Amino acid sequence: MPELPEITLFRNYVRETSLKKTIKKIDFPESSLLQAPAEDFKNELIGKKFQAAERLGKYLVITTTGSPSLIFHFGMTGKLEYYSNQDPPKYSKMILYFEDDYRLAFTCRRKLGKIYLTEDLESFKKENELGPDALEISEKEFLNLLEEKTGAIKAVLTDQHVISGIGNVYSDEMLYQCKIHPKTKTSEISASDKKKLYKKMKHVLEMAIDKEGVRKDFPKTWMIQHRKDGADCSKCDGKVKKIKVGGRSTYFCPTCQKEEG
DNA sequence: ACGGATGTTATTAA
DNA sequence: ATTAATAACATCCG
Repeated sequence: MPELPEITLFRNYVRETSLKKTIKKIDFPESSLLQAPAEDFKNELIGKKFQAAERLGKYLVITTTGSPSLIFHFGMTGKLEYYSNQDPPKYSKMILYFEDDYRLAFTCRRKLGKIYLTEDLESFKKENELGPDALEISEKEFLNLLEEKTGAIKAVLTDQHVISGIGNVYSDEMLYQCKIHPKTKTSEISASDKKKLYKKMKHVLEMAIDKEGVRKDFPKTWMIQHRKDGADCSKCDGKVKKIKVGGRSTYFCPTCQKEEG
């Protein structure tokens, strides 16, 4: 479940379970996700401890007591599972064994995730051309970034090179709450609507984190509760419509979200 | 049984 | 040089 809020929850999960324990062994049941040789991961991580966990857009960065950091990208189906004395969870790609017999498994059913080892976070950001993090960015910076863009606002919001952290589901949510049509050209959005979008971006992401990603606990008025073609709009008599924007399934209310901003 | 799924990226095309 | 649409990756679920 991997957009910014979900990655934040994985970050918290690692903080609660896996810091400050010596790593004694690592298994790779499947190595196609590895962005460095398996031996490098072993050489660099075994005998060390995780020191901190941080989120960077949709990436989870786990720093160690030594130099390199372990970085996970979750793709569509990545998860972390902390467990002990059981069979590894299904689809495990990397299993870290700690000294106390607890283990942390990275699972990824569709294998769209990636596992990195990096010495230098700044160069990692550059190599991946990551835009500023959606929760870190200032309003001014946000407005400046949108200023340069011309394409559909949804495609801009979900472009990790512009802003990092926002994905398909939450971008729909922000646009719905702002009554902006997802195909609206970014350059045609009024200054006041851009400011509103900034506020809703933060609001949606923070609320999702606050509710620990449990969608049924999100407000009933949110689009996320109505992501189905033909579902009732929570704000008017209209029906939710499904279209494609930037190749992704997009849900919106044609009555609330008119083409012009 | 076929279409779709929370993501990214390489390739084409405009 | 940009930008936008499409395919591909791999696999399960409804």
